[in-house]
Amino acid sequence: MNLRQQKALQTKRKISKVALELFNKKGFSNVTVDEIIEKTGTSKGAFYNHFKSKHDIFLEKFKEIDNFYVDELLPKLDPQESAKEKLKKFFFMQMIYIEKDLGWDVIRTIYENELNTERESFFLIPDRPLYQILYSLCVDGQKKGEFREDLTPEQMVTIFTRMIRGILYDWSINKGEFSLKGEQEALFDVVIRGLMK
Amino acid sequence: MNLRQQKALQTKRKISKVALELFNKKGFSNVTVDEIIEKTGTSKGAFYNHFKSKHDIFLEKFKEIDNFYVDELLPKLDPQESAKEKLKKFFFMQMIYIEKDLGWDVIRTIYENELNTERESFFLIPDRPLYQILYSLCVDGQKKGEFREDLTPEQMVTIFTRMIRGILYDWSINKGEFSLKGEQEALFDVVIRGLMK
DNA sequence: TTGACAAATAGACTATAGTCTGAGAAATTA
DNA sequence: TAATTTCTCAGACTATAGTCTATTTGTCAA
Repeated sequence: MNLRQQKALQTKRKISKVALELFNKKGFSNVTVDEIIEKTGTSKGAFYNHFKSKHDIFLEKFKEIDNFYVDELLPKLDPQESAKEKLKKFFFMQMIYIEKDLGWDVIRTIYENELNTERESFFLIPDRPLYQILYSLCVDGQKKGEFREDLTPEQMVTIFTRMIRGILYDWSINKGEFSLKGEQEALFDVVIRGLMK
Repeated sequence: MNLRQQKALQTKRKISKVALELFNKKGFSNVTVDEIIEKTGTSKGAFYNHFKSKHDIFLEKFKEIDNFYVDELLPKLDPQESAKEKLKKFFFMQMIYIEKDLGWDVIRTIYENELNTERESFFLIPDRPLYQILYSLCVDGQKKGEFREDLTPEQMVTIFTRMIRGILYDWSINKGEFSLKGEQEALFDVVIRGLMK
């Protein structure tokens, strides 16, 4: 990495850091891009060179969630356990992470942004690690004879995905006012019951 | 209703009609408020006197959905049938209505708007007819001994609500590219299975 | 070393949702 | 009917996300 790239990265990091702090303190919609560039001593040009939009800063943070799944969460699952148990734990830890580390304003912002027609959706990238993990767990469950066989693993993943979308959306409009991990568990129990043999 | 109220209502209707036509033709985000007021020969003042926001026009249309549930949909349910069957039909008809009469852009816009912190959410009004209908169907199902009894009807309604949120959100980001009624049916079958005894 | 090139940035400018103020007309009151 | 209040609307104005163009500065090849 040469000097120019280093400087650019430094600018990007500075913007990202300050912006996330501000979002955290005041909420996403109460922070303006002008404020961010003023606080970082940069400019519109710098800002939009590094980020596609104001939302985009959050998206970068949100994308880390997939690293979290792969690096932190997956290794904690015991291969010996039933698929049901693994899925349960997976979702449970996911919710704790979202509740603690991300927070409802991040989720709200991401979910809002994904509804914008203009840009392509992050949620629709088919090879997101999240989907791959869920897929392999569903296949595992079918192999072990736990899950119904009249549904394809793809269909099951879709069902789980929509379950998560539903609860996170609901959590967002409720401004994080209910326990995500508790409510998710209740919903999961119902869905998994519907998917077992 | 006096003359002034009549005129005002006329203005409101004109704005609403033209706006919805434009949204329908060009998509919500490709229509500007300036265009609407120009086409209707009105003004910003008139527009924002009648609607809280550009989104709000859609919300009015969307609120009709609850009338639809009560007036059109509910009477078609045979009280003799099982609660499961009634719920299934209810959701089925709901999806057809949404798919045909509202369309994904309306849903997308509503769902996006509901994520705005500023205004109070329509989804969170606890006595929406939709929730009341679902509630009574869940109570019915428990009375008839079809459904689990370790969950309260409220909890079941919440689960159904999140199921719907999940699939409609997903449908929106997919720009209406999958069959709502088909996919909803598949999801419902899983969820109801998890709720039955 | 120098000149061409490309990347990064500054900041003016644009587009557009939404606010604010005032004016005129209708309703209400005396 | 005259005075007063209130509702509806017009349109100028504001706030803010995002675009565009010019400038600077580092890079690289000859």
